[in-house]
Amino acid sequence: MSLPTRPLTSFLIQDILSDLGCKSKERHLEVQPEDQEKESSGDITPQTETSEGDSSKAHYSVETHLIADDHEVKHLDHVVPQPPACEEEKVDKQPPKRSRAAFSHSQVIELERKFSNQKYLSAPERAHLAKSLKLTETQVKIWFQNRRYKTKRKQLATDLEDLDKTSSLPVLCRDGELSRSSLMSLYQNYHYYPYLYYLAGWHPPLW
DNA sequence: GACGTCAATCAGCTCC
DNA sequence: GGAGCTGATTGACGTC
Repeated sequence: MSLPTRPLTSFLIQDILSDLGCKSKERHLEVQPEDQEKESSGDITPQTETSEGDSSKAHYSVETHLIADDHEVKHLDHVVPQPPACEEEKVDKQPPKRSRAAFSHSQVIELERKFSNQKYLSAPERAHLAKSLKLTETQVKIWFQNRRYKTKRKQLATDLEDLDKTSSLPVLCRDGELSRSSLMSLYQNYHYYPYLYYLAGWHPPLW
């Protein structure tokens, strides 16, 4: 697949954990065997893991470098040294720093392409896409979630602009209710397809 | 209870 | 330094 060329991007993702130390024993991330395998093979290690049998705040104590070009994403992971026990108290006082993965251009392109086809993914589709993009299912899920919300906000903003331009038109009916045509317009602009309906082959009767 | 959604918000990063 | 973008988090709610 030929993708638009883009300057090589390199970014650093660090999970700086404040609760390294004694308190971390209870839940701090151990790199799973399969993850170790991924690391050793240069595969992608998720910065956060939320869905695969884990709570929503798991962090990996690895430092991840992502070097993305048009066709592939390379990860250079290495284990961040754990702080000495004497520093645990200092670290423990600070709030945990949030990590933010930067998806590669090719990953975003593929996500956008998928999103343009369907706004909601079934679990198998999500798993397949995540695997093909070397992301976690949670990352794919969150991306689609954010993408839908972003689309909706933009659409609403656009609708408001249009409303301003055509403010002379009678959008509201008597008693302040939206006209049928206005409701239809809003409805068609907001493609809310609950995935369960999608899975069941259900489609809105309006289109 | 697990898992999904939306909505709002936080926070890291880039660009100006 | 502020604005904008965007990945991650949180909370409420719905479904099974």
